[in-house]
Amino acid sequence: MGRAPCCDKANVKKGPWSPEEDEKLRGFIEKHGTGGNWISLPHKAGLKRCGKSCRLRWLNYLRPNLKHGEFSEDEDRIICTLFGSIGSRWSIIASQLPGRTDNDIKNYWNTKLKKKMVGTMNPSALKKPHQVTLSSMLQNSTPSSSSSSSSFSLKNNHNSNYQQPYVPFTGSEAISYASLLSGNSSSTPACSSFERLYQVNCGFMLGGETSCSSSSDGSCKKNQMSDVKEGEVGYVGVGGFGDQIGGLSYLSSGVEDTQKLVSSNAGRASGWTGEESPLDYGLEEIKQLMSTGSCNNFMFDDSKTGEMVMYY
DNA sequence: AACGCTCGCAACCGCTCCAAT
DNA sequence: TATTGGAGCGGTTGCGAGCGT
Repeated sequence: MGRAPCCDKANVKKGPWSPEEDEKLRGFIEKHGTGGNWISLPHKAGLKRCGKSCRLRWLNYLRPNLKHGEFSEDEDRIICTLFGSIGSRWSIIASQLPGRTDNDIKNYWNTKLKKKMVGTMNPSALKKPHQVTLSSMLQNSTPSSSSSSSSFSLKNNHNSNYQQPYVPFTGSEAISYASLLSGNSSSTPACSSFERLYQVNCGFMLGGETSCSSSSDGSCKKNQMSDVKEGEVGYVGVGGFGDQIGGLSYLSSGVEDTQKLVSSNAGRASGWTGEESPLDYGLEEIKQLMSTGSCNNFMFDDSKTGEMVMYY
């Protein structure tokens, strides 16, 4: 049995809001506030609307201090960076952009920014840079001495000065890190900042459609990067920029709160030493991720059928 | 002018989360 | 502890405007 509807669907108006309705809603909220109860608000305000609809209209359109119109370059950058680090958490992203709503940002991303980023890609960045088969990856993996469980480390094969193979990041850490890269990296003079961000988050872009639907059946249909949940720590792998493509992202259990970290913006990137930074990750977990195909940041080579191929 | 196509935005839907009971 | 229901979120859809043919 499903849950009861939040309102009487038959007796609520749907579709675009009229100026009169807007005025009623604005007037009521300015006078009385929302009262913390959106469900009863439309009735009190004399509106034939669903409470959820009222809430949405208020938050996305009527609320004071909302910004409308073009997004600035800075806003673009923030959106891209946050999207890369925490995925499609539009409300969190919106919280970092005063005056912007999650819906605005979501629409902007889906309609413009995503294309803009694709457009700024250096074609060479789309080439398959460095392929590693799953088996070779596992061969190259080494047992982690710091972990008692069956974890292993992924080694960075790049002979790059930018030796940051697979660095455990939480959301804000990736932000700081990506900002660092996009702002300061001198290793990729031919790359735009968008492109570098792209590379940091390679999986979500190069892998194809980013707006795959979420699923409640436990399967991860979204890109893995987007699936770093609160209370989890995502791992952002960054390949050498000389080789154009960033790396992998993983999930692991953890204790840090993404949202908290997003607001704190206190990255750990600076604390990374530049030495090999192994990714300690349960072998079984990785295998499982791979076998279920739930980690879309492992990109597949169309030309190979049996063996999973990973780019980094 | 009429038609079809694309794009952008507003709004809806269905789900999860979480507090109250 | 289980249940209920509101708040909030993210994905999707519908529609109008703009543009090209």
